[in-house]
Amino acid sequence: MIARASQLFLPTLRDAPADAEAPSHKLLVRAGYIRQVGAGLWTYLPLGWRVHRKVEQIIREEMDAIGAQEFLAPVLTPIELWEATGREKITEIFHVTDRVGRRFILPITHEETFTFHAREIQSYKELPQLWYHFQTKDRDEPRPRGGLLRVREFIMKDAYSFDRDEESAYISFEKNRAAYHRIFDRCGVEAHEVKAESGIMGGELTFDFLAPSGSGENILVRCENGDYAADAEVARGIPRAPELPPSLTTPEEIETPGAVTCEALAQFLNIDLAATSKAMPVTTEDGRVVLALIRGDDRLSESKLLSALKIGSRPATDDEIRAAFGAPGGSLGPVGFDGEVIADLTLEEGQFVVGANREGWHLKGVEAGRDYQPRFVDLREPVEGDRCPECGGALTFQTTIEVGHIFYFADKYSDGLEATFLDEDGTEKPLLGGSYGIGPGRVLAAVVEQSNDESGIIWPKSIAPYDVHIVALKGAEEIAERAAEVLSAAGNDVLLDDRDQRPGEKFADADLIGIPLRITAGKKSLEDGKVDVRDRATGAEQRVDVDQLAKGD
RNA sequence: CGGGACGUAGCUCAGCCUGGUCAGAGCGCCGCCUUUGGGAGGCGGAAGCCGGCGGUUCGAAUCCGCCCGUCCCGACCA
Repeated sequence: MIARASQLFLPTLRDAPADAEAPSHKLLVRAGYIRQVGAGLWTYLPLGWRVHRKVEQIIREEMDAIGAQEFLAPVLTPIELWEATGREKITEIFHVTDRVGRRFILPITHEETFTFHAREIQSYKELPQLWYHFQTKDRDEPRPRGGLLRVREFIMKDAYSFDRDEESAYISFEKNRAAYHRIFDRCGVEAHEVKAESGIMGGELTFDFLAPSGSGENILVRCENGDYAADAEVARGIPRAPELPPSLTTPEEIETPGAVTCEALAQFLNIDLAATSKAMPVTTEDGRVVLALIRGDDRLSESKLLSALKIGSRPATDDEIRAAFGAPGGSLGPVGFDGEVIADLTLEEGQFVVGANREGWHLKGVEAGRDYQPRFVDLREPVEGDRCPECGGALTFQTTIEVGHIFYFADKYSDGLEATFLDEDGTEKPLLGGSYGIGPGRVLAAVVEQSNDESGIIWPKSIAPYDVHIVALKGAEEIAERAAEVLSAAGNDVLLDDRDQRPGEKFADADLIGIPLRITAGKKSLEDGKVDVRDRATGAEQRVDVDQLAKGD
C-alpha cells in the first residue's frame, strides 16, 4: 500500500511545544503522531494511530497464541458492579448519570465487568478461561504528565484469567508472563520484569514491566550482575555498615541540647550519621500510634511502611507524639515506648544512639532485642551505593515507564460478585482470577524514549507506521513512483513523499518521522535507474537498482 | 491537593517593571518570480476579543482582584 505525503494529514513541526519535557512527548508531537486536546487527553493522528495499531496487533497475536479470547466490553458501566466489590469509592473514577438519574462509572480497569461475565461459568469443566479486550480506560488522574506517559484516557489491553484452583491459576499467570516478554521483545522495547508493590492489597504474585527511559515515574533498581531487579518502592538494598566508636557501645543516657535532627546529633557527638536512629511516629487509620525506626542516614519508604502495617498511616501530630512518648519530636526513641515498634533491618544488629523520650537527651549503646522488642522489616528507601541483597553487587538506579502489570488477585472479585463454579467434588467454589494489563500508548512512548537521536524518532520495523519512506526529489517523481509500486507489490507499506518541497525539508521530516528505511530518488536515479537506500538507525546507505528493491529489503 | 511558572498570530517568542503609534518579530501559511541531494532567496499578502470576567484610570496586553486553562516539582497512582 502506498500513502502519499501530499495527501496525508501529517503536520510536522520545526519546534517542539514549549511545555514539553519528555523526549517522547516532544518527538511524537513534532513528528505529527499525536496532538493534545486537554490535560492528559490526546488524539492519535493518522501516523500515531498506525503505530498504536501495530502494537495492538502484536499484543493480539501473542495473546491469541496462549489461547486468550478477544472480547469487547463497554466503557459505560453500571455502578452496582463496582459497589459489589467495594471499589466504587476509588477517587480516580469518573462518575456519570443518565437522564433519569441512573449512576454509571467510567472504568479504570475491567475486573468487575469480566468477573460479571465469568458468572456464567458453571462447571470446572469450562475452566480455565482467559479473556481480554482492548478498551478505553478513564482515570481522573490528579496529575497527567509527559505527553503519553501519564494520561487520563487511554486504551489498555487488559486480560483476565479464571481458574479452579491455585495450581491452575499459577499456570495461567505464567502463560501471560511469558507472553508479555514476547510482546515487549517484538515491539522492540527493553522492559524488565520486577516484583511490584502490593500495598494494602497483599498478594505476592504481582509483577511490573518497566521500560528504562529518560523520563518516567518508576525507579528500577538492578544489580550489576543482572539477577536482581525490583521497583525502588520494594527493592531492598544493603547499605554500608556504620562506624561506631567503642565509647558509644555501653548503654548510657547523654545530654544532647538542641540536637533535634539526626544530622545535628551526629555532629554534636561527632559520630557517624549511620550510628544514629531516626524515630518516625505514625498514626494509623485505626488510630494507633506506631513507631517506625530507621537508621539516621536513611529515608523511610512509605510504600514499605504501608506493606508492613497493612493499613494506611500518616505522620503523628505533635499532640499525639506527646501523649504517646511524653516528649516532643527530636528526642524520641523506642526504649520505654509501649506501642508497636517497627524497626528497619539495619537496626537488627549493633548499637545505636536513640532518642531518650526526654527533651534534650538521647540514649547511646542501645541494642534492639535487648533494650526494646521491635518487629524487624525492610523499611528504608534504597539509595545509590547500596549493595545487592542477593549477591552483594552494586545496585544501579534507572527511571522507567511502567508498560505492563500482571497481578494474581485470587477470589477478590469473585467474592463480591459471587462468581462461583461447581468443582469436581460437587462443592461450590469461587473463581480464582488474575489480571494482565498493557498500555499500547505507553509502549509506543517507551520505544520513542529508548530509540531516538538529535534528528528524530527511530522506529523498530515491527511497529513503524510504514516500512519504507520514499523521498521523491524534483525531476525523479516517476522513478520514485515506480520504486513505491515495486515495494508495495512486495507487501510493504510505503510512505511516498511527493510533496512540492525542497530536499532538505523532506530529509529532515523523514529523519523526524523515523521510518526504518528511507529511499531517495533524485537526478542521479534518472541516469542509472538506481536509488539510495538508507538505514535510519545506522545511517548506512547503498545504491540499489529500482527493480531489485523488493529483494532483500 | 501543596509549591513554582506560564497563557500575546498555526508554532516559538518579544512587548508588561516604567499604562498613551504596541498589535510586533522569526518560522509557518496564501500569490507571483527565482531556486531544487539536507529546513534557499526576492516581491506582495492573509492572519491575533493580548485566556475570561470584573476593577482602577481620561486611557489597560501592561496595574489590582477573581476565575479558567496548561506545564514543571511534590503528594497520589486501582
